[in-house]
Amino acid sequence: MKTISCMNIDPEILYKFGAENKSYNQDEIIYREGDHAAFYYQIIKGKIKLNSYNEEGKEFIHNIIGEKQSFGDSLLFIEKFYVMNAICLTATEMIRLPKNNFLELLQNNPQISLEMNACLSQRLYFKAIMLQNMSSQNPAVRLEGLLNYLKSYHDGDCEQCFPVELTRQQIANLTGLRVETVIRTLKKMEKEGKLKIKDRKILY
DNA sequence: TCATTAAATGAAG
DNA sequence: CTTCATTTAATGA
Repeated sequence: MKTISCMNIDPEILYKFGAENKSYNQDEIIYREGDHAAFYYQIIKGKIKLNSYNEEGKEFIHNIIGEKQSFGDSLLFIEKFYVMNAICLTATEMIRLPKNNFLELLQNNPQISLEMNACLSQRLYFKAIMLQNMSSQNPAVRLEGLLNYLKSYHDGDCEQCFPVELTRQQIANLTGLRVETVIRTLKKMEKEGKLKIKDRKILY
């Protein structure tokens, strides 16, 4: 199964339309909840997370985005404000293209525009899948839902050799579970043969 | 080696 | 399932 790289535009084209490189330090905030959406971002190197905090101050991670992927783009087509924060998990290098330039790029490149549609469509699809799984009371279902999502996003497929590059705490924040529950459930799933754990790394 | 951070466990609610 | 306390492992200065 080939997954759509979502969204990865040739940097040359981005530069042609006025994109610039921008680097961030670890933990640096790229944008905050409530900010006006003004840029298309594409990661060259590093990882970022999209999160928000609930009323009790507990973090919920909506997504973690890595190299050759874009973010902040789903709101570029409408006049809205971000509903989550974008924060660097590692030092990150990325390309940033102003909203209007991005729209212009799409107008001039129908094929990229189409890919953008496919990209947004795919995100919608997985959001739906995740929503179903995450609404389950069973922690194993939530974990499996997340793992399937991560695995499908990452290309390359072999049984139980997809390494999950997340800490258990991050997994907990992505599923709305507690770390201890994540740890215990993962071990249970390992016993059931649903995944493997090698040197604390999760292989799914 | 010391300090920090992640992972794992046990007990109780 | 969560919370709290404690222990063990891993990482880095």
